[in-house]
Formats: sequence, structure tokens, C-alpha cells
Amino acid sequence: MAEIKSGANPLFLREEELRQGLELLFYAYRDFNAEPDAILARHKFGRAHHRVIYFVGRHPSITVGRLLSILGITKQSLSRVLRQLIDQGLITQRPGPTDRRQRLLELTSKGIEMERQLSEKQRVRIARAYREAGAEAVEGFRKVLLGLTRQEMPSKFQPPGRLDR
Amino acid sequence: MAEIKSGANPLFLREEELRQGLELLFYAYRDFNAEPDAILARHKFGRAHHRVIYFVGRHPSITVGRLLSILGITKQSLSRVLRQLIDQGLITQRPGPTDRRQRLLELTSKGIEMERQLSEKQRVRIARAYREAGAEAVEGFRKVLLGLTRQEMPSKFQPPGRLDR
DNA sequence: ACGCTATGTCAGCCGCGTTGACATATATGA
DNA sequence: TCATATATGTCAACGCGGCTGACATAGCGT
Repeated sequence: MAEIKSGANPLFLREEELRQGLELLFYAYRDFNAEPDAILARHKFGRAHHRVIYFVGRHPSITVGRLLSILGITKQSLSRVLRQLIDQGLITQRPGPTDRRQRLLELTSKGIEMERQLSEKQRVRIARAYREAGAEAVEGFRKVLLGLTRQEMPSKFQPPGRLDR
Repeated sequence: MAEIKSGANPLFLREEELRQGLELLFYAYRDFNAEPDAILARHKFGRAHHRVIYFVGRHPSITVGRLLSILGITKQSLSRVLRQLIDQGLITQRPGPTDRRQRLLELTSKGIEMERQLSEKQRVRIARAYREAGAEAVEGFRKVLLGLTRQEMPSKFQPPGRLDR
């Protein structure tokens, strides 16, 4: 704690600093999702669909089980949106080559197109923020965010909860 | 687009870099809310309650209207959680001194205690991440996050949507 | 042959967004 | 003063996407 207050930073300033970080994260996350939400709404989809599309695009041939553990939701929740995405022709399934119980998921060309539309908005936004902030700042951004992510609760006591609010 | 590829960064690397930023933000936001969620659950509250408690604590004597515009939700949504918080004795209302139509909101001592419990988890988490990353990185973190936040859509076309997932 | 695993589905619950309609108290301007 | 506008609250109904619990089926592995 002693080594933290670099310079003339009394404790009650640190407090304010931390709160500011809190809010920054809150607003950034919120604004960051506004544009994709608008696109999704036109297709009668929600953020849950977005996440599934995103991760299937990111990890082609992913199994349902692996996707479940990435998303941290129940199979019942996943299957609702997955079913819609398959029915609408954005995602296909095929049996796993070695373990045929598995259903390997892929984006169709239509799914890829959708993925591109959605993430483009966010990539443009991040790209702008990165460019304006500079390479140095980007490195700091990543470092801090990584630090926020690691070290979870005992992992059995994580309340799953909604990912999108 | 031409001015973006600063230095020897081919485009397909930038793309990957941006995606990484996306995911970092996603996971950080998610992990960041896991601990408060557990506390809230014990009190039969949710993230909506957390946000209200937080902003009332941050802006004592805030009006309902101002709170609504910060949260970006409808009064019907707010009133549900606000009613619970008032009934449970975490928040009080009093008429505005100059405009008596207003209801100025305050945390009670019980509310303050709750606020402290909730945000403490997050402050510790941020503090650790800041400490590990260093002052320089923190500055970058803030810069980028701020860049992500500014410049919205025309503001009438923002789909409100859930704040908590 | 048996049990375990991967997946899917049905049913019902809950939190917290939404829209629309309507009520009340107070402020404010013609 | 009276009319209108504003600040707030409430009722009703809907939608999304989490959840639990139960049960089904196919395929893996011993």
C-alpha cells in the first residue's frame, strides 16, 4: 500500500481514482454494445445471439460443451438461442469425427456475414480509441484489463448471472 | 484506413489485436461483477439494485429524473427496484426544497453500509490490477476506456437495452 | 451389457428491460 | 387565476435470457 501513492497522492484521492475506474468500465461496456444491439434488434436477435455468433466464429468446430463453458451459462439457455441461429441458417452442426456424440458448430456464410457486420462496429470503435490513445496507452489498457480478469472466486461459488447488462 | 497501420503492422495483425481488445473487455466486465452479484443474491437483490445504490451514493440528493437519465432506463423499470430499496430501508426520499414535485434520494446508513460492501470487492480488484500494472498502464487504461465511451450514436437511436449482461 | 457423457427438450420461474395508459402533485406562464 | 406542462408513481402486459429440475437419446468406454 505504501508503494502505491506515487507522488503526493493521499489515500482519499486513491478512493476517488478507483471509483472513476469503476464508472469508466461501466460506461465503456455500455456504449460499446449499443451499436451491435441496434443491428441485432433488426434481426430479432439479442446479445445472447451475438455472443454465440462471436465465439463460434472465433473457434470454428467448437463443441457445444466447450461453448457452454466459455459462456458460463446452462445448456437450456444456450439451446434456445442456438436453435434459433441454426433454424435461421447462421450456424450449422455436424457430428464430431472421433466422438460422434459431439455437435461441432460452424458459422455458415450467412453467419460469417452477420458476424462481420456486428463486430465491425466494435472494431471501428476500438480502433479509433486505440489510435487516439497511442500504442503505449493500449499496452496499459491491456495490462489492467488482464489484471481485472484473472483470479476468480473459488469457481464453484460463481453466480452465473446475465452477461449482457 | 491508410493512416491506421502505424509502422510495420500488417492488417491481419491489427484485426487480431482488436478482437483481443473485445474479449478482454468482455471477460473483465464479467469477472468484475461476479463478486457483488454473490452479495446481492444473499439479499435477494440484483444488479439493478446495485446500480441504483451506487449512483445514489455517488450523487446524494439526486432526483429521480436525473437518476433515470444516468441509468438510461424507463421509470417503470426504475420504480420497481427503487420501491424495494426504499421498503427495505436502504434509500430514503424527501421532497425537493425548491421544487416539491421532486423526490430527492439518499442512502440511509444501512444503504451506505451495503454500498460499501458491494463496491469494496470491486475496489480491491481494481486496486490490485492498478498496482500490478503500474501508474503508466493505468493512465493508458483510462485513456482508452474514455475513447471507447465518447461519441455516441445520434442519441435518439440508442436502443436502451439491458445494462447488466 | 452397463453406466457415463454429450446433447437436446419440455416446463416453469425470475430479474429486469420494454410499451402504453392513467393518476397526482406541483410549477409556471398567459 | 386558470391552463398547461413537468416530476413522479402505478397498473398491466410483454420479451429476453438467465435459472432449476426432469427426462430422453445416442454414443463412448469398461
